[in-house]
Amino acid sequence: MNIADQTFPAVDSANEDRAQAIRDQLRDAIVDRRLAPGTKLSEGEVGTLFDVSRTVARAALQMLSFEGLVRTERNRGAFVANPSPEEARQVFASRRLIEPGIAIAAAGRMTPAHVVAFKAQLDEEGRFIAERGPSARRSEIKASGDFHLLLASVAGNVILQRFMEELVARSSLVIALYGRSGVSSCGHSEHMNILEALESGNAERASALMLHHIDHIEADLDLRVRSGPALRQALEF
Amino acid sequence: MNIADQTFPAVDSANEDRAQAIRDQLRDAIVDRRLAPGTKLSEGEVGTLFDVSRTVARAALQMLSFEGLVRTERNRGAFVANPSPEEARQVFASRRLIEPGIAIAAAGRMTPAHVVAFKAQLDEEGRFIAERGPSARRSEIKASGDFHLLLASVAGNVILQRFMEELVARSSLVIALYGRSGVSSCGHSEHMNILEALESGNAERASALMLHHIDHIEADLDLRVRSGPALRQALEF
DNA sequence: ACAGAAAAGATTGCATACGATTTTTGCGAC
DNA sequence: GTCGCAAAAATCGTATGCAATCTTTTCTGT
Repeated sequence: MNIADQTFPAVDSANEDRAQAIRDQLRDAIVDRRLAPGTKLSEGEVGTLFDVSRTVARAALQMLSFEGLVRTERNRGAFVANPSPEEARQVFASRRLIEPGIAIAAAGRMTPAHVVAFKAQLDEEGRFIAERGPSARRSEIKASGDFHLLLASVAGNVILQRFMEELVARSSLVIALYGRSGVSSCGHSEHMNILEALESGNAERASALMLHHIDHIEADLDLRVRSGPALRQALEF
Repeated sequence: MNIADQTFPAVDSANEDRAQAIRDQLRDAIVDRRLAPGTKLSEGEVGTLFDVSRTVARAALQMLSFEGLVRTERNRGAFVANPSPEEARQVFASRRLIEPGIAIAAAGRMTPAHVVAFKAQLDEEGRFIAERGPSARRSEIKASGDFHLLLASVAGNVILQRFMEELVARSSLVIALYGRSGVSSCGHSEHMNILEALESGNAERASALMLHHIDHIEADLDLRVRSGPALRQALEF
């Protein structure tokens, strides 16, 4: 069975749905924090921005709302999601449940080609950490998430892969809201350790390392309700 | 096809989103097999059937396509999903990964009220099994899935709950396509055993029973490619 | 009679229009 | 100055129209 056949969907995205393209761009913008949580995404604005009608802009926003990255309120519009501490906990609880299993599955399917892909991924991750500036920081955030997505793609379960896409994206939002430090610098070495375990086929070790990794990421969050959630809700804009 | 005509008395959906209501009805119809896999769901037809414009019918179909219950092809339309054996395996692999963990989480959160709800659920399940006729069989299928959804709701993680909704719905499709027997009769006693374990707070046992339960369901499937997948694909409609 | 081409019909993709709802603005009273 | 309320503007929900694409039927030549 082929492994790399799914790495990059060779489907001509030009012919693909335009709404999907807009969704992807918006998602990237949300994930690497060019769009702050709570930002309003009006259909008209999105439409003119991407030069499409409201119909297709609306479709893109609907997709994002399914992924939990956008919250829509009837007759009020769409906003970049503003996950509560409780939601944040649930995101990480879900990851703790799923990702160790994904690591195990991936360990059993690693090929040299995968190792090469991971190495490139980690190289890029390290490069962005070394760089300075907000742009590098954004790329670093994205690269850190991409490690987990790469792992999910290696695991070879499309359904779980999609779940992970959602969880990673939401994690990015959560970290943006409740993150204390850069988190990623320590995450990088953990990623490397996980890859080592995967490379040596040590599924159990990869799984355990992944669990700890997730714990570490969550431990870096400050999930105490800050000055009451009502205030935050009230001030949201 | 008559989906909408078996009217549930309108409910309060006036204030709710109409697209969502249509999605729910279509989903029910797919899950309990009033709509066979591969059936075409044209926007116009759905629209007239539910007495809405194509715009909102389209939105409902888009939602179902996100859940994996409907597959849309550009310029061709929407069809009730026709999961391949590989997809079927992935659905169950995902459930094996997630549901034991959900059982553990639920075991730690069971309240007397939950037990009552479960008992009622299992009663209903048993009642439909005893009855005869296609209508009872459909209700039985739905009730069987509802047990797992109830468990997910007790676990208290909204994200995982939504994942489970998708997985249960897709399982129903898979069973419709590849199921050998009724599966549910044996499933019922396993559900009861799981509830027992949950009631006694034995999380590990509940988790193990759940894993076996999923294995049993999958074991009842015949996932051999029948007369080649190409043929099935070619003839599908 | 059959294969292939052309036309007719059906269906989707997308834009736009209009009523409904929400938000903002303007203005007068306190 | 600020509070309340009504009008105006903005935004959303939905229906409908048109062009593009796909499917089916009809027609024609061999």
